[in-house]
Amino acid sequence: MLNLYDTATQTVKPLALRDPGTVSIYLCGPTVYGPPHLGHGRATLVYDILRRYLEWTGLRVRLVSNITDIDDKIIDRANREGRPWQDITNKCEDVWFRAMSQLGVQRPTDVPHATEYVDEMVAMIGTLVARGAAYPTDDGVYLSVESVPDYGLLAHQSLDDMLAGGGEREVLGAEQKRHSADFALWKFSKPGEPSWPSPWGDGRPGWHSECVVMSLQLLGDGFDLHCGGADLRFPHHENERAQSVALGREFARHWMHNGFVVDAEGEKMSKSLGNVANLLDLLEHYDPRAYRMLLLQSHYRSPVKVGQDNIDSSVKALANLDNFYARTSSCPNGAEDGALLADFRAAMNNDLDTPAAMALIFDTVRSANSALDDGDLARCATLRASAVHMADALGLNFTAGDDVDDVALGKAAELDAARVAKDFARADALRAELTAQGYVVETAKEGTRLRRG
RNA sequence: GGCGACGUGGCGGAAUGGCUUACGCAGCGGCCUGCAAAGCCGUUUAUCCGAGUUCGAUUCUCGGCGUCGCCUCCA
Repeated sequence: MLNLYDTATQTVKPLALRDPGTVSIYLCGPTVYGPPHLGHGRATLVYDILRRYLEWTGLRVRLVSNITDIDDKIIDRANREGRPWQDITNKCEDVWFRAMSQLGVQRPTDVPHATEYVDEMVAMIGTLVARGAAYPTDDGVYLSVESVPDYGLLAHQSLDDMLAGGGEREVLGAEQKRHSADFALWKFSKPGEPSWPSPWGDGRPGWHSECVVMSLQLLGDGFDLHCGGADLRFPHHENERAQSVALGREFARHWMHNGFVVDAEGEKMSKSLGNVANLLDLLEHYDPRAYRMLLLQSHYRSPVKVGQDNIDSSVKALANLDNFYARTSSCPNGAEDGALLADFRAAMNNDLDTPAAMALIFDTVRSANSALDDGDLARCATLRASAVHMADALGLNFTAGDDVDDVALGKAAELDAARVAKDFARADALRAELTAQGYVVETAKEGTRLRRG
C-alpha cells in the first residue's frame, strides 16, 4: 500500500482507494499560452512516475489531466500578436504533448479542455448562486469564501491570517467583492473577447472552476487523489475545494503537491520571475531521460536544483546504467529476485522514496556486473531482470546502443585482428576513429564491442 | 507580520535514538588491459550553532542563526 504525504492533514498516510483496484487521480494541467518550462516538466514527470508505479503494482489508474485553453494570459497574447486565441492554444498544446512524449510521460487517460465544459461550469455556478455561496457583481460572478467554513484548509491559514500579511498585494477584482479573498467564477467579457452565454451575462469561466467540474464529472465525488505543483496549493486548489464544499459535494480525499524547480541560487524558477529555463532547450541538448533521472534521485517534495552539474551527473549515471544493460545483454532472461522487489516496493511505498529506490537499482546493477565478471550467468540474469523491472516501474529505460552500422563493425573486426597481430599502432588508430564517430569502444573477452555513447 | 518546509561529505541526496554513517557524480589508490575503455575492489571529505532529555542524538525538545516557499500570475 502506497503511503503518501497528504497536504490537507500534513501527514504521510495510506492512499485509500474509493474503488478497490482502481486509482482515480486528477492532475492540474497546463494553461496553454507558452512553451513548457522546467517546472511543468518536473510536475508531469513526478506524476508519471506515480502513475507508472501504481500500474506496475497491478492497479488500474485513471489519470485525468486538463488543458486550460481559455484564460486571460491566452487572450493577452492573442491580442498582443494579433492572432486568434485558438491558434495559440492549439499550437501550445501540440508543443506540450510533443515535449511530454519526449520526456517519456504517458498521455493521461483523459485530457479534458476547459472550453469543452463551459456549459457544465455555468450550471455549477448557477447552483452556487442558488445556494447563496456565489454572487454577481459588475464584472463577474464571485464565490463567497466566507460561505465555506474551513476555507484555508490547504493553505493552513485562516482567512484573517492570510489578510494580515501580504497587505501590499493588489487585490484583483471589483471593489464590489464582499471579501477580498472572494474569487471569480465567471468573468464578463469585453467586446471582441471570447465569450460564452450565461444567465448573468456573456463571459468566460474563471480559472478555478474547470477543475471542479471536470474532476467531479470524470472521476466522480470523493475521488482518490488530487495533484499538482506546490504553488497550486493556494489559491488554486484551495479555491477548487471551496467550490466543492459550497456545492455540498465530496472532493479529493488526498492532496499531493510536488516541490519546485529552483535555479542556481536556490530560488524558484517560474515564468513571473522571468528566469525561465525552457524545457524544450533541455530536451534538445540532453538525453531526455536525464531529467527523469535527476528527479528520481531527489524526493518529489524537495526543491530540485536544475543546473549544469546536476544534469551532467545524471547523464553520466545514465551512461553507466546503459553500459550495464549492454554488457549484460548476454544474460537477458532470468527470474526476478522477489526479496529485492519487495525492498523496492517498500521504498516506493514510503512516500515515493525514489532516491532509495534508485539506490537499490544501482546496487543491483553493480551486483549484476560482478556476477557477469565472475561468470555466474544465472545470477547475472536474475539481477538484470530485477533491475530492468524496477526501472520500468519508474519509467526509466535502458538502451544497449547497439545500432551499429556495418562499416563500424568491420573496423571493430580489423581492430581485433590488429590486436591479435600485436599491431597496436593500427589498433589505436582504429579505436580513435570509432571513438570519433561517437562509439564507445569496449574490449571484451569475445572481442571488441561497440555502443552508441 | 502570519503559515509552512528545510539546513547531512567537493556537488546532489536518502536514512537512522546506538550496529560496517545508503546511493549517484567527482577525486584518489588498486585489479583487469599491450595501452585505454568498460567493469570490479578499496578509499578521502559530513550530519548549521547552543542548551536540554537520554546510558547514548545527526535523529527527540527548546532557543539561535541561515535558506526557501505560500499569504489571490504560477507546475
